[in-house]
Amino acid sequence: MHDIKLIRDNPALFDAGLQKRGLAPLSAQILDLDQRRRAAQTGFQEGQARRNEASKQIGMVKKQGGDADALMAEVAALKDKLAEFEAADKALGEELEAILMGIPNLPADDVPPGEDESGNVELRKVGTPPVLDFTPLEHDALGEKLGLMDFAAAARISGSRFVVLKGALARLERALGAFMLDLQTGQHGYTEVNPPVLVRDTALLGTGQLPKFEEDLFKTETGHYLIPTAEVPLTNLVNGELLDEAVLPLRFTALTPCFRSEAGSAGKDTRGMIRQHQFPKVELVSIVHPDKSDEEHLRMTNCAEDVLKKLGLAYRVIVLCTGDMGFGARKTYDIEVWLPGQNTYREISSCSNTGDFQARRMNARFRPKEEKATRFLHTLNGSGLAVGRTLIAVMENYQQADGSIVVPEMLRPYMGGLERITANG
RNA sequence: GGAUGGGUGGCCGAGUGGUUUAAGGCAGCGGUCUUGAAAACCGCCGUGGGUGCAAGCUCACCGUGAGUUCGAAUCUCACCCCAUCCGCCA
Repeated sequence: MHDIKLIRDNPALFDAGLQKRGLAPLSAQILDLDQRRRAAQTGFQEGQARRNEASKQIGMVKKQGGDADALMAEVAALKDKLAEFEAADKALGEELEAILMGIPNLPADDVPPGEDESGNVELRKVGTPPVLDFTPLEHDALGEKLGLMDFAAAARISGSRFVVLKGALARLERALGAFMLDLQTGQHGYTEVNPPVLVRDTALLGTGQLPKFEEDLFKTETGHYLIPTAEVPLTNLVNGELLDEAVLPLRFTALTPCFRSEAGSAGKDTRGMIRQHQFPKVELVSIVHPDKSDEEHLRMTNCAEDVLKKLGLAYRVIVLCTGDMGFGARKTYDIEVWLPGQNTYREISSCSNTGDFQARRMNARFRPKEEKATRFLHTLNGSGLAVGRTLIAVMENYQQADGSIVVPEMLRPYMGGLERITANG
């Protein structure tokens, strides 16, 4: 949500930000609404002031047994006018709020301009893709050949975009989740959280998935939504709070299943485990002082990268251009892992700084030391990492000519010492 | 699913129609005292909007929304949320 004061003070800057996002200017419409609403509000408040004053006098006159008819008539006459102002104030206020809630965050100054993903900029490549002396398979072919990945059974049970993992592959996924959590909590200072995966609409409004992207979500008959990412419950841990500055920064991590309807992505990644309705993910969320969010953004990205380094997977880091960023982000780094089977880099993490955008929507503030006014917090979120896609990456990068998969060093303690996954293992 | 009790500032909590300008306490901030600290004492201290260079002035906010009334934290209705008990259940 945007600060109406900033739009008032600098409408041109606001529109320029929208333009970077490929959106038409809105400041004129917003400021017109804002001005009309404030006029209604002022009229309403002036009327109330007079009414309260008269009411006070009526009370005093009556107490002394006098005649308050003239005053009561004045208040009665004021009433219609008051109701009109109030209705206008409310209607205009709601209209304004609806518009503001639907506008995405503005890009940070240093975000490269661009219309779509072709405008993204690669920052660095890390690690070396494995040199294989055979034609590598994609993860789904590998998994089915091993007899440990069953898309047909998943389809019978749940339909398309689901998978059943078995045996060593099921365990490998569990191992990856545990390894990532241990790393983020043990070495990077994140606090492990086990949050609800069913949430209210207010939580999704706070992080920005609602009201615009309801079609991407699964909704229950009770009115709850399944979380599309643990960013939602983790960030909302501070909704409505007024924190002491001394508790900052807060760093949370959680391993949860994530649920996405994938509406609008028909025909995209239909095969394999790349794009599922349900997938596990380790999420990182930081709640920080506004002066520290840029620094925290780099730190968080490093925390995500560290998982890939420790697993010996090659990857690259890109910064998303203005046209490719998500709704709530002011700047986003994507991490893409090398997949030999697909012979390309694929997204495995996305780390965003939302500035105070979500904090405003959630009303999450802190009290700065020795300052009277409260301020909105800054929130950041990133995957550390998407566990399902990491499983794919491990399979494709550690595959052998015979179709077996070598278990990366770091994961062996989580696999009971297993060094290699073989057929039906 | 059934029953009951609740929702007041950062936190606790008083307040059943009109000097409420939401008491009091805790926490916090400033000060006195002290070698220093603690204690004690004194003072300040909710959020948001409008207006104004500012000081200030003013309005709203007691879960949300409607209503009654000249006047609502207080009375009425609906809804939301929380808690406890019973039932069912992992």
